[in-house]
Amino acid sequence: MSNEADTPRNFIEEIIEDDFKTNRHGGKVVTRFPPEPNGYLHIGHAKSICLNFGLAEKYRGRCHLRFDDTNPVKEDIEYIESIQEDVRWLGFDWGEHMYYASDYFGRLHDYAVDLITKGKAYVCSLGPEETRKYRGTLTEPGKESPYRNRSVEENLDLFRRMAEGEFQEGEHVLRAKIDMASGNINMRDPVIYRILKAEHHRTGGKWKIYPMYDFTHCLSDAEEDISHSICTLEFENNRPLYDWVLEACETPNRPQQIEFARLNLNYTVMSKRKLLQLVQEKHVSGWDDPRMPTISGLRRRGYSPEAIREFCNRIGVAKRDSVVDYALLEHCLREDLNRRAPRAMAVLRPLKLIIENYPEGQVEEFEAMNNPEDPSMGTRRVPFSRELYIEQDDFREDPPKKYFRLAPGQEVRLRAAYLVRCTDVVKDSSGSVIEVRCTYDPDSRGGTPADGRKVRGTIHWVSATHALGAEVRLYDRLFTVENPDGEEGSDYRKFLNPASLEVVKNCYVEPGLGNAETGVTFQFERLGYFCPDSGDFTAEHPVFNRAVTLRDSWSRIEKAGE
RNA sequence: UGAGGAGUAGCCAAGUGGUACGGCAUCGGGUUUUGGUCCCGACAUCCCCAGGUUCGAAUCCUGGCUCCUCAGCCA
Repeated sequence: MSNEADTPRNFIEEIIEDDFKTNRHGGKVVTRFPPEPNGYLHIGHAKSICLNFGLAEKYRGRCHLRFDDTNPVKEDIEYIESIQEDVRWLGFDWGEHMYYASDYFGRLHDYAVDLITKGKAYVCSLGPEETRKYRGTLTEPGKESPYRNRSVEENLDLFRRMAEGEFQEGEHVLRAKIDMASGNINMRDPVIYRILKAEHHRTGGKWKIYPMYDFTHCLSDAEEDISHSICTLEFENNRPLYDWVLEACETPNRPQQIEFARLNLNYTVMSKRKLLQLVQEKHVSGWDDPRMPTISGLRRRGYSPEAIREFCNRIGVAKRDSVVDYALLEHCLREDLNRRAPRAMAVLRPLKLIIENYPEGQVEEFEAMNNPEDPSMGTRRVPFSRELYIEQDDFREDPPKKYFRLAPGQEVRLRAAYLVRCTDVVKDSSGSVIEVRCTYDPDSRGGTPADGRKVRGTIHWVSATHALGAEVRLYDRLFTVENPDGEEGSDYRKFLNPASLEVVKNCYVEPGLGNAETGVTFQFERLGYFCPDSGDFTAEHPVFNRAVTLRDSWSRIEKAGE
């Protein structure tokens, strides 16, 4: 348990604590997580969720969940549901504080009318093309719209008729009257309302005009009495507009926008557009495909909320653009699961092993630890018999140096069972080994030889007659390069990893795994962490997904030896 | 060529004028009935560069350089 006083504060916490000193927001912290319901949440959102809810928790404030639903043509109820599920699954609770920007459409409309009345907004009748031309460029100032100086009465009348649906989309917009010569393009009379004759998933056909983000977000924050409105770096340029709107509308409180660097992870893509494209073009099975960096994908993959939260804590919060190594995410998963995952034995690529001196038909049960890291998790009984399956990788007819597993004449421990020595092999017509013959040491019950001799290798196994057949899906990174959308002019889909999914059908798992529950991730000893697939697992046809492998130093040694 | 940001190890990230925390990755070694875990050790004479101030600079000043964001009636 680390002491809060000695852990370094990130820059946002410093701002908050400074605000406490000056009583800037009445000593309160109210944050919000404001997704647009136009896609599934991903690990980048998890960073924001952990930040916002975490701050509220740390400073005893509250955090709202708010759907930023101002663009009905892109949004959908499906996303609203998945977002709530994902936030909850991550372990956060917004209590009573769930809101929709669309709840404020009425208030927003009033504010717009107020701005018009004050001469701070006007109806502009330039088309989209014209508007763009008048806006100027990054280096040249814009030109004022010919409609900029319409009278308050005319603006009021036009805006009312826009709202009543009298005009077509694109005919008019409402613009804030700021400064067409500003170096910040956002300040060049930004559009704050546009005509959209779309059915809204919450307000139905009531509105023919919808407010834009820059007008909506700050005012929604003010409505909810948000103190610190935390968003990502690309909104830095929007902050002057955020402040301008609040000032112009004379809201009673002034939330402050703070920007931080969004999460980037190597070997994946994070933009909603690209994730949607992967789904629509069937490069993956859906938003919750275990290879997706979505929360639902990670969940189906076998990730725990704890691991994701720990990851978010470790990556830090700063303003520097950064790309976090995928290995850190995997590390956080292994760390959590090592502590908590029940162990089990599973053989992915079976090789039959027959114990010649073990009585035919005899069955013993061995006590195996459910988790050596946590004895309180108890033990389970695993059946053992004369015919077993072991991993093909755990036998070499011609073993390299320092190979501690099975080979002709070599002895290994069968985990939690007996010591066996290989006496012979059986090959098929093509010369591959299809069966390994062994003898066992009856005085090594449980794996400890009576004479105390040392045996370096321990391998996992299942009893051939008792094991359950299973399908196992081995997942690897979705892309073959660190930065799939890095190269200019080249399509990220070119770097899709063709080996990101390997389905292994003829696996055997210990019998107890037949009634595994979804949501629990197991450690298959010596292999990795696996969870029952939430979509396809049944007791009759068990399907497991590999979340992550165990660290494997042997593969390194072997590689180095080549 | 405008405006706004950012540069500390392979990747994150502390550091706020007193001599570079921590994590991941990597590389050694030990323990081990998982080649897992765990434990021990190594890993920036240097903080984008160049000047300057100072007894002392990653921190202050000046001048450069590089990278990111913005020209949706998206968010």
